[in-house]
Amino acid sequence: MSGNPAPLPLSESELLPRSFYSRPAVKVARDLLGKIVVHGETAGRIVETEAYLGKDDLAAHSARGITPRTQVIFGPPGHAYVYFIYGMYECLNIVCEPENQPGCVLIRALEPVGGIDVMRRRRPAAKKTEALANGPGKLTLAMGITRALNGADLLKGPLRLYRPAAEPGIRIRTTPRIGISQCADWPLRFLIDGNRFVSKP
DNA sequence: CAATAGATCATCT
DNA sequence: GATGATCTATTGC
Repeated sequence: MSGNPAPLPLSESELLPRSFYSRPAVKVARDLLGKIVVHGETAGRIVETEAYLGKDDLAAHSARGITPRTQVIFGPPGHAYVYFIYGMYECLNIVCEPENQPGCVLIRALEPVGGIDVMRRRRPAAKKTEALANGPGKLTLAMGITRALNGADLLKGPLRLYRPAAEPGIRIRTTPRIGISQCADWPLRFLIDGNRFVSKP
């Protein structure tokens, strides 16, 4: 019974409640900035997110309805959607919106705050701490997040999200999303302005 | 610095 | 059979 040691001063922190996730994806994406992701020995502060919406958002995996892959996006909020991309990488999303309504948030970059030595071992290509988790594929490698966590409940499972005890004031910048061709100009990417750990400034 | 090729496979047409 | 919510190494200015 020692599966998930909390590496942080998380004692004062709160686990994000289901109601946090049961809201529009755009709001959740903005509000996730500054929150803490914990998995195993590693922890990271979310510094960059992207919102993926319901049926009008053709860039979203859920745009063409429920498939084996996309069913968790239509499920209850507060679960992980982890998918495999480019034959090589995995990306972590947070399912939001009420059940049966599609919508999720892609976590694009983390500021490492715990288990940094473990992250370095998993990411030998990263020469600087800034590069450990400054991209959707990099952060899943650094934190050991795989498709095995697809559908995991963020309130009960091995992967959890916390509101830190003290949230410093941040300035949020909004830009178009990265790496998509459809709806490419929609302003649905959010990042902490001036943070060194975002994927692209 | 910027641009680009190559890796590599689940998913959906 | 083509595509993709990416990353790294390499090449070229």
